[in-house]
Amino acid sequence: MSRKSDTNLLTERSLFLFKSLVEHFIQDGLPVGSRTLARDTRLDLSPATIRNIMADLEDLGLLSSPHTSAGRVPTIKGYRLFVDSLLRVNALDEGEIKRIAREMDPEQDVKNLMEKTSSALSEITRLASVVTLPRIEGRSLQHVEFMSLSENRILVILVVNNKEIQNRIINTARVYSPAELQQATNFLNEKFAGKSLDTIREEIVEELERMKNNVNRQMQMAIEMAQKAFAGGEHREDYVMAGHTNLMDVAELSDVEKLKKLFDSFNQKRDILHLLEQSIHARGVQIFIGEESGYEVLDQCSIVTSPYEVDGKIMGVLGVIGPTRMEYQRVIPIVDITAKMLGSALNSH
Amino acid sequence: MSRKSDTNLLTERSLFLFKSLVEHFIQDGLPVGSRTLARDTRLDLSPATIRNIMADLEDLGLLSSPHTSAGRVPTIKGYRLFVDSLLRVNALDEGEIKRIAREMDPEQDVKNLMEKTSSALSEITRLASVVTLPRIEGRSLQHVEFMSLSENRILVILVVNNKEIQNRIINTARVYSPAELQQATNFLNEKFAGKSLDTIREEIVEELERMKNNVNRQMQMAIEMAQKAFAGGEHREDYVMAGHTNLMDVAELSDVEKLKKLFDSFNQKRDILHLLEQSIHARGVQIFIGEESGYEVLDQCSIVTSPYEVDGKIMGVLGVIGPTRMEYQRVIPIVDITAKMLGSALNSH
DNA sequence: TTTTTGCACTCTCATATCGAGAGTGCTAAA
DNA sequence: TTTAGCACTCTCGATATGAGAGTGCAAAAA
Repeated sequence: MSRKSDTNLLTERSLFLFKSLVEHFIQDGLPVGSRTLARDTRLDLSPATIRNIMADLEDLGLLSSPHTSAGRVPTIKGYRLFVDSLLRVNALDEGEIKRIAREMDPEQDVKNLMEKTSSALSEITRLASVVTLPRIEGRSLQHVEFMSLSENRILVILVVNNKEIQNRIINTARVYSPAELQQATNFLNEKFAGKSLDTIREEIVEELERMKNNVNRQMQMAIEMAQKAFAGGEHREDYVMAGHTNLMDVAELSDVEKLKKLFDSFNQKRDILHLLEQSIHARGVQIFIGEESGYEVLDQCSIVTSPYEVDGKIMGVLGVIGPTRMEYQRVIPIVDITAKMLGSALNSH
Repeated sequence: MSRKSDTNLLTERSLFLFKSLVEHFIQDGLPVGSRTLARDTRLDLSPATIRNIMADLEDLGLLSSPHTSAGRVPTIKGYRLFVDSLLRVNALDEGEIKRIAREMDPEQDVKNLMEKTSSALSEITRLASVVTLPRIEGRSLQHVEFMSLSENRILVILVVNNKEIQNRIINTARVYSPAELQQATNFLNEKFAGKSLDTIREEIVEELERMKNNVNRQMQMAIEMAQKAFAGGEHREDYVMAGHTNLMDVAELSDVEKLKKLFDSFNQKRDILHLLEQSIHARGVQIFIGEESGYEVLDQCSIVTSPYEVDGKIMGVLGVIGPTRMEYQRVIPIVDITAKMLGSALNSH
């Protein structure tokens, strides 16, 4: 190692070789040997030389061999180097962009938009995809409406940011007349329309306080209803997924046990959600490779995420989940553009 | 065969033996041999005798052996006989009923109710479950409301049967004032509330016809909007599923290829939907065993379904999907009761 | 006539053996 | 510094082998 290493290990040549090896491995998933590399590389070197270089790369922790007499595969650290410094991202296929754009009809309702986006993303990448629903916090109320369903059940309709419609049903202690509901509707719209839900909740608390001395029955009633209508619950953090089954094709996960664990964690959502949260504050594409994610089930997987934003505010995250040996150069730009397009689809109107 | 068969094949004893064999096989999935059966049966017979009987049952097409020297397994025909005539259904576990009841809070919105039901069903049976959304046809409109979202986009809120809320967004050629919307809302509620959606659509067509000569602008406008609001689209037939991953534990499906095909067909929904439709007109629990379903992917699977109804009208179907060797005696009553409970949950209010 | 015993036969499954092939690391030569 | 040569290691597929389970059939027993 010593002297030799210092002059040799990080040469352009060895990096080039490393890159070729990773690309090879990504393509067909088989450990790559010196012969293969010697043959398919414009460098005119004998397998023996390449073996030397590969040994050096292994010392650096970038490669490892599954067993003595197999070729080499990239380690997590190797992938990291690859995606951070070596990767040249593909130009995007026009057709694919069009394809995504087509699904993103901004006329549809938000949940639907997310589902369409997710399934487009998974079909194009041929991997599993995930899209978190946009955070409702910080979004502004456009309109609220009460509608009587039966004796003491009232339907509340919240229109948020022009696009998203939420229905909630609240139970009331007494029966309200249509006129009363109408009054409450008018009052609350006048008072709260245009404000963010956060603000509204705060103001409701203040009003409740002030109310103690107030005698206006109408207002009192309206605020009480508002309290129920806007109460906690909220769109709890959630996401939609698509294309699970794409993962069943990848050889690394061909073990049913492993797959089941993975799918189960998708259903439970907790771990995945936590992971996505980490990337919500990063700007641009972020990549978790294998164990880096910190979740055992994702051992053999990489996750490529990007937050999507509206008016410069991050509203959520989307991404794809696939084997560590996914085609990063293809997937990364797709995730990137999809996030941007989703942001602007949410933005229009 | 001849004479011997006639007197021997369908004796009580052979049926008892057959039943024991099926139960054994359902329990541990291994072909059942004569020794095992001789040991575990109160009949005091030697393995040889049992072999004779099994040979007869095989001639009848009720059993088959995977290979010369394995025990016997039930054929499709065998399962059919078993579930139709031999099965003694388990008494229901109180806890399980309570469990289902707990999930079925009739306060929640319909989609939610279906999802809860489905996941309860899959967790209790430890199989995959499916619940179709209730058909909207034949249900009656309680209330309709228009709300302006932006220049020429209007949110339509339909409350159907007190429980289900539908949001739709329609695009209009020109801008409508809030007053106009209010008028339309009032007009349509007066005219249509309480009628079934089918009827409403019919009446809209009639009105459009009559309209040609009519000069009342208000009405004309309202009807035009109604046309868009109630147009086709509809809740297209759809279902929710839960517990896919339970199927990954069953040995018969341990092949990833097969599983993928199965899951894909769940996602495409077409085949499954078609299958469920067949059972929507049956009353009570229905069972499709293996190939009987007519779909190749369901080769190794059985489906136990039951329609659920409100006021004697069938609204949808629910069921579970599992291996042919599922515990029918446990699953059947669960599916049955769940369907009934779902019906009454939909009914309340 | 029905049941059982005895036995030869078949098939699977787990295990061991073997050789080919791929790939390595090291040493010595170019 | 690179290459050639070579011994070595490990996997993988093919083949053999034997134990175990279970069968079917014929003849004896009930």
